[in-house]
Amino acid sequence: MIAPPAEQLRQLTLAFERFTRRFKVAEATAAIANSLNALDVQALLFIDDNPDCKLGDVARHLQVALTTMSSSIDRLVRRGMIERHRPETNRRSVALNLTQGGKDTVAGYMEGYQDACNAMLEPLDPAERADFVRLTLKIAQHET
Amino acid sequence: MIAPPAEQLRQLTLAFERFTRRFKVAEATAAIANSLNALDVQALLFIDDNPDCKLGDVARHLQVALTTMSSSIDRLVRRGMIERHRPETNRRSVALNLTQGGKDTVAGYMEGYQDACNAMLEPLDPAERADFVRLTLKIAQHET
DNA sequence: CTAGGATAGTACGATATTCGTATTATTCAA
DNA sequence: TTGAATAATACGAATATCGTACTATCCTAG
Repeated sequence: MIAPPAEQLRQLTLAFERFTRRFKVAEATAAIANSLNALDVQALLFIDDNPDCKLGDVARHLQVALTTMSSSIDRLVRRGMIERHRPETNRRSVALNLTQGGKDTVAGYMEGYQDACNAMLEPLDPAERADFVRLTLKIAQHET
Repeated sequence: MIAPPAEQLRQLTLAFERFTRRFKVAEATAAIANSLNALDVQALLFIDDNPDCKLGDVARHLQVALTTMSSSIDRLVRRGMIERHRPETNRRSVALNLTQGGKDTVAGYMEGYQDACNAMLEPLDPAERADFVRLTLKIAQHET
């Protein structure tokens, strides 16, 4: 791969730093509304993306101690947002899935994200929007 | 403004949800390396972006209680990353600025962001990269 | 086929963080 | 010039995070 020009990269970095900061604030607001903390929300979104994942997977992905994740999952179970169950294939682990309530909550977050994305598209004309979405998808689908 | 097609918006939302999750994880990793917590890092980035801002500005932007921000700023001052000073124009408030150490820390984060951005550009060819950066800047510069 | 080690998660207590209330200092305005 | 409004801090209660110790399950070498 040919490295992109340094200036291009610098500008992109600044822009994305702002984007993520905005998304994060939007997320924090929504978290407060649902009286969930930031970690719990991230866990919820990861489980939505990875059904039947194990507790350790979430902990590793979110870079927190296993015990911290265990507490987080406790809270989410207590709030009726996710379900634990022991898979027969490996009864040491717990598989995690969203309940309907959890799905509804995720949908609420996604709506917030959607509003933010909509605002992003605003300054672009229709052709530019199509381009931007196409390139974004190309990046997103290129799994790391 | 004409609303973008629903499907376009949905796809963009999913892609950006993943982006921000990745950035957040990268940030958490860097935060742990500097033994700072998530809030402190966000505060640092905001102050970098808004020199001489007031403590209340940061609290409002990051949607946390004023006392929480006060604690966060305490920690950052103790770690020698920012400086408080009372502006003569309004001696109730405190103006916040990064020290050299704080600037270095921010630069470290930006480097992490830059790596993540670089990885994003990887699946695109040079023409697409130029397009993507151009459109991203157009969005970022359209201040909300 | 079973004993020892490895893996997956939980219980519990220590430390740190967040937040609400009360307080101090400063500014504004009637 | 006094009272209300603004800006931040002090302090204590509630909560979150994390490390250590523990339980349960799985794997594998003898």
